[in-house]
Amino acid sequence: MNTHKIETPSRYEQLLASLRQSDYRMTPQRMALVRLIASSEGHPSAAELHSRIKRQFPNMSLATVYKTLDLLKELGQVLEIDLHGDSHYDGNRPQPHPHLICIKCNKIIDGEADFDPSAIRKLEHSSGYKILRSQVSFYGLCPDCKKKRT
Amino acid sequence: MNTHKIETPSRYEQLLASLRQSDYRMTPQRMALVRLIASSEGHPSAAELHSRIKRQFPNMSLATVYKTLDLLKELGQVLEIDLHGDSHYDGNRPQPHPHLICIKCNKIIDGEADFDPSAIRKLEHSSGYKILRSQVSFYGLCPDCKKKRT
DNA sequence: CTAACTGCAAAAACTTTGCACTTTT
DNA sequence: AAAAGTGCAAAGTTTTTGCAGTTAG
Repeated sequence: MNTHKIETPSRYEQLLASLRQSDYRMTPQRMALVRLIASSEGHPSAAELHSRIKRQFPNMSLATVYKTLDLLKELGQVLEIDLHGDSHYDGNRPQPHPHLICIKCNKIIDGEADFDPSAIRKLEHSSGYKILRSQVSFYGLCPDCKKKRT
Repeated sequence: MNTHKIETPSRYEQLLASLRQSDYRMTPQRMALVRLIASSEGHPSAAELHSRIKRQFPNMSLATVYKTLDLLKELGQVLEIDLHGDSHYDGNRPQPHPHLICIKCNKIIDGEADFDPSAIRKLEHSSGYKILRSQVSFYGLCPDCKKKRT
């Protein structure tokens, strides 16, 4: 499904470059968090990122995680999946794309197709809005929960 | 602001019918809330609905609003627009459709086009999920804030 | 009559904020 | 040295939950 050999480091570099370009400072905590985000497979929450990063920085606070996440959201590098105030983050595919969320077990997966950019431009046109970010979420039952529940 | 003569009985009736069909009870509070939802133009929050409904039922609690809203969401009659745990509701167009949300002034408007149902079926197929609800949100600047802010 | 619903109040959970201290640039 | 970032703790919000009393069917 993925090309493994040459790709992974590039995402980390992309994120760093994006931060640098906006003159944000590169602290060790920030770099570690960016590395973690770039290498995370699923859709971790701030708390999950925080607990993983504490292996390296035992004193790093949740607030700092949120602050860096905010920057990356602002820069369009991280998508936020907002579940009733329990947010999860996708730092690997900044292009708008759908997420599928299980309402039973909360599993989140990426939808296959990217969202059509021309549809977004069309929406901008008809509404007059300048669209900066998107969240496309579908809620339902994942294959496992579908089986178990009927 | 409202059409008074012929009203909008149809949406109200639809919502009532949906509740009845699932054997939920028709309390005066519930009926009033349903009427309010059916006649609301924008995308009110639970708190907004609550404060409006208190004109008729001064003792009605927010909890009750949430409970009825939950039923209607479950029945697929009301779409929830989740903004960092500050939810707004759309009870007039239960078909999946996009919302445009201003990150400056929080204005929410409906996107023109409904979401393509075949795209949803395709997603169900490729993911194995059973999709029950959706939230398609685009964040950005509304025309007014775009002007003011550049 | 009984199961469902209501209102109240407390609990929960995530995120944000203020501030003093530290670090990057 | 100045501006930005960090960590801690407290505050802020919305939503949920438990329960006793009330009501629809």
